Amino acid sequence: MKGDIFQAIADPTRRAILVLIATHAMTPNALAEHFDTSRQAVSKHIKVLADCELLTQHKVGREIHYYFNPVKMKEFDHWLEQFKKHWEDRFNQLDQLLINLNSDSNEK
Amino acid sequence: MKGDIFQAIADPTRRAILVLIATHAMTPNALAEHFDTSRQAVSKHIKVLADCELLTQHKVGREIHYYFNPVKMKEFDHWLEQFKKHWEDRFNQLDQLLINLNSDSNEK
DNA sequence: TATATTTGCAACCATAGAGTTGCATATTTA
DNA sequence: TAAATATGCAACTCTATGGTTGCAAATATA
Repeated sequence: MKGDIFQAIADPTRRAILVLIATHAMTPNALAEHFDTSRQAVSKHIKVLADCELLTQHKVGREIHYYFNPVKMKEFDHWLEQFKKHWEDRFNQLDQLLINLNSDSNEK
Repeated sequence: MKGDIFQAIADPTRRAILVLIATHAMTPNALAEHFDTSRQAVSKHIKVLADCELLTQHKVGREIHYYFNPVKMKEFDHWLEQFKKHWEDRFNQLDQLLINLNSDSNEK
């Protein structure tokens, strides 16, 4: 499942990395200081995020600056859209009402 | 990481289950017919989804109907919001422009 | 009541993945 | 040029997880 954005987001450390980098671009070393794991572990997380294009890189001398790539994150939003009608429109309240009525008359 | 909604969504089979159940409530048996894995495997996926409250259950005789719970899915949308400004507002275009200018003058 | 159906739980196995350490490469600095 | 710094890659370990099979419990049906 290499390159799968859902898999990439699943890890809490990677989510924290995304939040940090979205705030402003950073190098792996600077990033690693925010966590209590090794630099290599953080680098592996960065690689996962870069593989699915959630990060873009930009080399400056011996440093590599990683940037947040919003384009890929939009895929998430797109996937979520198919569920949004379930909590946004008025039919949802009706559905929930019917479910609750059923539950009340048929408790486990 | 039991009960972690991000972890739950990470598996492609579980995402498919969510889409099916969001369309209409189903029993584990009916659900398992849509996949080429065993019923027990599907049941374990259901358990993961139910543990983090993405599904609610409703017993009817010996059958259990599983329903999609939109409330929990909203947590996702909430998490995404912190990134939305990166692709929604006009500053994003400016950021990208600056990144691209840097990249052009400093290729790897 | 005896049998079939639906489901959950437990034990087991194989693989993926997150962490570590060690090392090689590229670049900056003394 | 030699040393220090920033980074990536490879090998290894340990645990989490997705899959399987077998079985028990609850409910429906003959």
